[in-house]
Amino acid sequence: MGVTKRHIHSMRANQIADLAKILSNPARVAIIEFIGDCDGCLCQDISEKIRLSQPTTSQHLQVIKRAGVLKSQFKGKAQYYSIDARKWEQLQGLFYDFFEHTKSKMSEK
Amino acid sequence: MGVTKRHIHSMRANQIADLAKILSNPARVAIIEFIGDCDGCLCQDISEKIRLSQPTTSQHLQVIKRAGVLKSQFKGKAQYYSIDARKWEQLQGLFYDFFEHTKSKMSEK
DNA sequence: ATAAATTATCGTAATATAGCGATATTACAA
DNA sequence: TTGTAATATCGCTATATTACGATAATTTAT
Repeated sequence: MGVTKRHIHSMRANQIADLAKILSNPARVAIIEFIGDCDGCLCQDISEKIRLSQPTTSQHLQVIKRAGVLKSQFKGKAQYYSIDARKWEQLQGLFYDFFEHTKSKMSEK
Repeated sequence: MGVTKRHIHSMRANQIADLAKILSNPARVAIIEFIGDCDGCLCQDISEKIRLSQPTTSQHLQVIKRAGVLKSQFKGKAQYYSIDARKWEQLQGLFYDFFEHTKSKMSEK
C-alpha cells in the first residue's frame, strides 16, 4: 500500500508524529534556527541563507506554519516570519513529556 | 528533483532531522511507547499491539535500531527489544538543547 | 489603477516512505 | 541435522516528500 494508517494509532502518537515531522528535514531545522536569529525574517533572506530556492523555502515555511509554529506578518511589501513562542513552548512540552514518560516506564523495571 | 540536499546544511541540522525522523511516524511512536511498557518485547507482540503486520513492524524496528535507540537480545528463539536508556537520554538532550537554544534567541529581542 | 517587490501556488520529476505477502534467515530444541 | 518458532529481508505497489522553474497572487507605493 504505502499510506500511513493513522487511524489505528492513538491521538497522542499521531500528534507527536505530526510535530516530529516538522523537524524531520534538515532544511526546516535550519529555517527554524535562522528565524531564531533574526527578529522577523523574509522568505528571500531565509532562502539565501539556507541555499534553497524561494519556492522550496516557501513550501517548507508553509509546512512549519500549518503546524502552528510560525507567525507571519506583512510589513511593507514583505512578509516577516517569526516563531510563535507559545506554540514552541507547547511543542517542547509535548516532547519532554514523551521522553520523560518513556524514561519513567524504563526505570520501573 | 526530489532528494534532500543534506550537504548544504549543518551537521547539527542533519542530526536533529535524522533523530526526529524516528518519531515522525505514529507507528514508531506507538512502538516506543509499548516497548517502554514491557521489559523486553517480542516483535510479534509489538506487531499485535500496534496492529501492523510482522514485516512492517520489523521494518520500523530496524529504523529505530539503526538510529541507535533500540537494543535487541536473543533469549531462546525470540528477540527481545528494549530501549537504550543512554541513547534515549542523549536524544532528549539534543532536542532539549535545540528547543532552549531557539528560545534563548527569541527572548533576546 | 498600475507598477514593483515579495511570497505563494502549480506543475512536474525524482526520491523516499509505508505497508504487505512471500520467502529467507536465525537460534534453539530434540 | 532436522524441525520449529521467531525475525529479517525481498519484491512490489501506492502514497508522500523534496525540489525547482514558471506563474499567479498579494501588498504597498505611486
